[in-house]
Amino acid sequence: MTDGAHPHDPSPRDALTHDAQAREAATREAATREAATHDAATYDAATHDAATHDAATYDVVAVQDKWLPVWDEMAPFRSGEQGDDRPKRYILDMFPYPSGDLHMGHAEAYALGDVVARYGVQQGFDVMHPIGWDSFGLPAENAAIARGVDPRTWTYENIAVQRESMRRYACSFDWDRVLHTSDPEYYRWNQWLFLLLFERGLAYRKPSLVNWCPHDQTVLANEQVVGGLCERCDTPVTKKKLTQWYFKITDYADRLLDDMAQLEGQWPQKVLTMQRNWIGRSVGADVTFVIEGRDKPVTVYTTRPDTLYGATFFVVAADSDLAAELAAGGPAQAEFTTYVEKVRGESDIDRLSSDRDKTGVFLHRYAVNPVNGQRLQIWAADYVLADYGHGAIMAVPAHDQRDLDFARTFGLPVVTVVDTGAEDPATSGVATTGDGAMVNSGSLDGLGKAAAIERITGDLEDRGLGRAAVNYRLRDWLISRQRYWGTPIPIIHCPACGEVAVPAEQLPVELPPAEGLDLRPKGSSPLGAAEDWVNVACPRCGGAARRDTDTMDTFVDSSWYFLRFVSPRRDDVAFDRALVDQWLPVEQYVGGVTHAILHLLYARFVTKVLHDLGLVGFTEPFRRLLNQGMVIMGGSAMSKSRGNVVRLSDELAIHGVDAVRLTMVFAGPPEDDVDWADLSAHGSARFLARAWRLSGDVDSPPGADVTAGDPVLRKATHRALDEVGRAVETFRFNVAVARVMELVNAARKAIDSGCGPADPAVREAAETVAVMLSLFAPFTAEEMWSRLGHQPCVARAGWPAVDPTLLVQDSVTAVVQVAGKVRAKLTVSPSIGEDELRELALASDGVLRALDGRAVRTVIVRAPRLVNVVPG
RNA sequence: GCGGGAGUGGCGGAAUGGAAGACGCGCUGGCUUUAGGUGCCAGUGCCUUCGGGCGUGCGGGUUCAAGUCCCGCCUCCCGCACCA
Repeated sequence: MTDGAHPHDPSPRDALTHDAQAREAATREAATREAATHDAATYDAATHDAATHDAATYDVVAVQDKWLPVWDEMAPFRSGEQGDDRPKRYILDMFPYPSGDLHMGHAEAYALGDVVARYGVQQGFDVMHPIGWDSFGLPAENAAIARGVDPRTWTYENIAVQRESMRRYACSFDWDRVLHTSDPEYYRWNQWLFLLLFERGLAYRKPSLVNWCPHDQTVLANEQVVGGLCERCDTPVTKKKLTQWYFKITDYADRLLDDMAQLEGQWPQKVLTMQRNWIGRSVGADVTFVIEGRDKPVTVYTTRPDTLYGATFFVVAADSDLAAELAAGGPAQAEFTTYVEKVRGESDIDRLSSDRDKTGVFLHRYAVNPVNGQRLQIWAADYVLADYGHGAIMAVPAHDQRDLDFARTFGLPVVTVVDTGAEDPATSGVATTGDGAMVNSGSLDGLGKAAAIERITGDLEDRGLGRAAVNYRLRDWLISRQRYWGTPIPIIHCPACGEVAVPAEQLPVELPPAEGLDLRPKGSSPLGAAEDWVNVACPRCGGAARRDTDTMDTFVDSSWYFLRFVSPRRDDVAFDRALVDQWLPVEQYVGGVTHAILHLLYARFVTKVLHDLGLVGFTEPFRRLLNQGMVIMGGSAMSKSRGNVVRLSDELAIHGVDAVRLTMVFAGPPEDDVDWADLSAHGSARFLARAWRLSGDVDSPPGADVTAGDPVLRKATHRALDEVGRAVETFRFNVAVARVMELVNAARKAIDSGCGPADPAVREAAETVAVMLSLFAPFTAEEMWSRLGHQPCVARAGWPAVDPTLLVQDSVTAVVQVAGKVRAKLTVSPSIGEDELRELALASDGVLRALDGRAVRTVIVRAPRLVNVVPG
């Protein structure tokens, strides 16, 4: 396994050697023939074998095989070494799940991350670009169940395969920092983190409704519910009430929201918006209603306290405790029970269907409107959610569509209290939510919305009946899973002492061997059956107690892994504070938009908790975020059922690593989806061979003085350096590649029909191409560098300094327009004066012809680029 | 429904308010050479009476000048979706 041979991934070399001998003669013959002319080089990865590579033949496979061991030896991307005084920069790619070999999506993501990391190195930074594996979790466990093997075996075998693939893909990772979240050395600190939160009341247990698959008899994570169906068996998912562990992320809702100001412009707008919506802060008021026949009043939350006079009924969430209590013993008891059962059994699919009919049960109880004493019928309905606000609402049908739909279904009264000028909701069926003058609202009459809200909120507060309030859509983070392959929750349940933390010196609580355990999902954790493991003495009283048998959501593992990378081998602390201070926050985070909410929100939350405990000195973990798009094929996501899966290993075998990487980077803006069908890895390969050929054509010694070199080519070289640098810094990688291509074309032209191969400017251009290509096509770059007479690694060669004097043009083209249309082009000095340019323009043939005798009204001059002549 | 983003050649895509289509793919022709591929050169938005005209989803507007800015639509993609 360690050498990368894997049943899923036949090595490209193997595929090639079969017919190698048969091709050898033909290849050698062709090579001899081609060597006769300087430009007849070939590039054909699929039909080459290493034995016959020739000076004029770019043998991709041979080049890959040549440099990998050299790089292994040199470890050019090792970071944070003693005495390294380069400034530090932390570039992070989201770490993978070890599910099978790397696929096209990984190929894109890691190619992009590599551009950023390698550019940092060339710019002289000590770049930390670590990698690890998010190796706990359901994919491994399910695969292990399906194959009847230990999840450990499956996981670590896959890691070995992926690791070797990353090596061959020439990812610029610091291999000394590798971590796996399923190692006890890692998850020990997961448990430490859990206890940190537990001791501060930020980790707690509560009963709540969770996703439940009736077929598999298991709790499902939100991510496992796809379109309302269980992702594995396609059974409609329902809800079940279970006691689960939560992290109190809601305590941080405001800060998660407010701190986004730091990320504005640095993170994709889309992600910030998604997080904002997910947190969903809304501002309104709590209002207290007396319930007839109940001692304690009930509070509701509303964003429209101004419409209080329009409340005509009252609704409680059908599945809430309050509803059950209000129904108990009443005339609607039986009807209510039936209704709740129906609601509970309802699948998400039903709940998701839009414009479904409103349902509910009148409980024959009444609430009293605090402002006018009106008796309001209390209904139980499923359109009110138990876990938002207070699980009960005042219904204002005139000004809320949902309430109006409900009122019309059950014939409840509609009272308009805001005159918006629109048709009466009672007759139109359309609730009016806009602004307008208050009516039927006592002292509020005549006020506008904002004023009315302020007035009524103040009044309610004065009378002790309510107050301004804020609510969030964000719910606490459910972190427990009834599964085997995860971090055991370090809690011991003692009949006498309750929930007791496992003492720090007893960490890690290691996962018991899977052998003998039934891992199949059954609604409770498989760990419950590991009797020797479960039964322990209570750390507090010494009495018989049981371990918590749940494991943690893997999002806990990934919520802090970026901290572990600074000191992955430390066994006394989760992370070295001094090193964290040196390296973090992460300068650039690269990963898929799939994690726009969950992972990124959790990581932000945990960072803030650690900050509050004085363990880190910052509040946001990731300064900049780049979300790459997906790799699709023929217009849709790759899937086996569609039969459009492109195998990365196949593409690498056909085109070579560099060509695949370059294709990914050149395809378009990194955040856009790339359709592999629209792209040409073959074209990329052709370009790389063209670039490589330059290095063989150069006919001047290394270190030749370039100052006397061809100024035209030198200018092209320095312009490329300048523009590629800026394009990379702004993530316009596709443009950066285009600029490198332009330089290659310019150098080709200089060699063939310009200054010739002996001019040192050609060497300068070729060397610059090699350095720039080291970001995108490391093998080709290294090979060029070597052929140009340099020692490896080109990746550490350093970005050449741009000579600003070479960015200045000798002459520029001035565009001359008449009435905005281009009529002439003048070649002028870049320092031409406005008056001189105006003269030249007015005297040009194109202008005279276009004016055709007409008078000139105005002349706009923007020297040296543009003149616009406006006729009278 | 709410929120976000995007509409540019045959295709992927370029373009600080100042030459629309960089770079590449594909295609056409030529040269070299050949079994084929590779390589090199030229061309390639549409129309044209060869002067030029028209072109960045549609309709307006601002400006000497709009793919770019403003207003109103249309279409597509993504996210959230009974959150009171």
